[in-house]
Amino acid sequence: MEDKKNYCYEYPRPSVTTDCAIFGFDGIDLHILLIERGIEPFKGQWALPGGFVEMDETTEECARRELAEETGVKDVFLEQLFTFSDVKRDPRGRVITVSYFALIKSTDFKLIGGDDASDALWFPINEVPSLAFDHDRILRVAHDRLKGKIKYEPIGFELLEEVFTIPQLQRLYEAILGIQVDRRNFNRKITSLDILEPIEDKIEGVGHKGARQFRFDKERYQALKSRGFNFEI
Amino acid sequence: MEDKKNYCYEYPRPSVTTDCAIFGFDGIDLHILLIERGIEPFKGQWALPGGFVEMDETTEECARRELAEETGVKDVFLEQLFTFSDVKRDPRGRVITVSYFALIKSTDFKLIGGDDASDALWFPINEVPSLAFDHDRILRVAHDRLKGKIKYEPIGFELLEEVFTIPQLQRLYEAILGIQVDRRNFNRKITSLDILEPIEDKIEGVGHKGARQFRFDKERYQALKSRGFNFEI
DNA sequence: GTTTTTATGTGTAAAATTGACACGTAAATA
DNA sequence: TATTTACGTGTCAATTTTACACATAAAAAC
Repeated sequence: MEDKKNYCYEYPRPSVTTDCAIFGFDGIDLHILLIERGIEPFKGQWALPGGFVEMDETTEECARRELAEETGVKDVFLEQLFTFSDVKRDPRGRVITVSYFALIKSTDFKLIGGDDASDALWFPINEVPSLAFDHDRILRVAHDRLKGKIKYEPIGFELLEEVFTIPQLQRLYEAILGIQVDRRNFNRKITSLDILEPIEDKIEGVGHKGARQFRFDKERYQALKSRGFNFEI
Repeated sequence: MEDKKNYCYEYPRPSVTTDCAIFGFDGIDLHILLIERGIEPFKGQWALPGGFVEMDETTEECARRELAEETGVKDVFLEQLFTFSDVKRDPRGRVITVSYFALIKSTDFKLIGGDDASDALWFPINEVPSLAFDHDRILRVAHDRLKGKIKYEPIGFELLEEVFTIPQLQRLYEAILGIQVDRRNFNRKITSLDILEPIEDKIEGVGHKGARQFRFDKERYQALKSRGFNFEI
């Protein structure tokens, strides 16, 4: 870069936006948060939430800002996904988008979307309509990344509540990966990671033996991670 | 995005560049290609090659163009790395960079850098000087990605010649990962992937038994990959 | 109050994979 | 012809994974 002769503020340049694939989990299905577009282009179609990057913020700050504006939620798991730069991806002009994917805790899941005031709505990942711009593609990349990532990094907790059970966690894995896993082997694997802190209470009133409850031990995870520990599942 | 009221061509916006971490292998050490800056800022310091994204090209096309301009090489392995957007990463103004990492075949390695006409030079990965801008950070991310990626995707071939031996491949893995691996176990693992096509000829004139030669069977790899085959090493 | 239903937690044996080696082989040189 | 060097194949113990059986607890049915 940088050696360009005609570098100046008048140099024609692309706009930069961020778009965010926001995942949520209702205990059964993996969901994605979509926004119904109120203006052209793609008016009336669903799209990933996003917006223009301001001059005084990083793309991550932009994504967090848009996410907070759209959902009211802060402190979520957020990770950069991919930068899409097709010349014609936006009919209005040259727009490069830095995409992110976010994981929303189950506690917040219920608070977002649904009310008539908001144009945001959760969609089960297998029932997503055709999206505006190239957002179909972005969502596919995001889902693939989530599927890949959950196999070697313990990020599933970010989609559950603070306290959860191992069967709940297993259902989440199955929803994300779209496959069935053996209950007993899953149990052994997940506990062998040694990052689950047991809670005294049990689940009650469910018509059968209640599952034990756990909390994700973030500090222990960080400690093990820095020692090069492997979290494959 | 898109719902911004003040969207127009006069809207103040960041510049977008691409920077490229170009890896090469001389048979012994992993190298990175650096450019000596001829102008301010950071004049005289070394930097990753890169340049501004034009209005009619994607960031990947931009990276390939810069790469061809800088090295003369086309058709290289190129993959998007990460987008860096710190507000102050470039002292001249707001510049967002989409970084890539490239793998150069050993055949081309020898042709690049070195001659006095070029300001490009190969540096062993362990002897890299302090770089301009935030390129130290970009390079670290690129190297980490390469280390991670080579463990579950057969991309090492992209750094060797068309025809290579398993011991050569092993030395590459050791150079990238910075560790020693057992010759016999490596042999077993790499051949079990079933993506090496044996060549009749052997290496000669080396003062000992010559190693068998192979070619990377790209079609077989694609076929196995689409069947969900795993290429962990 | 005993039995049934349902989902949870623990255990175990066979199969597959990995890690740490020994040995035999081929090409050039002494 | 013997020696040196590095390559290729084989083996066995240890570990991990896979596929299950069984015991347990809580609520509901009888």
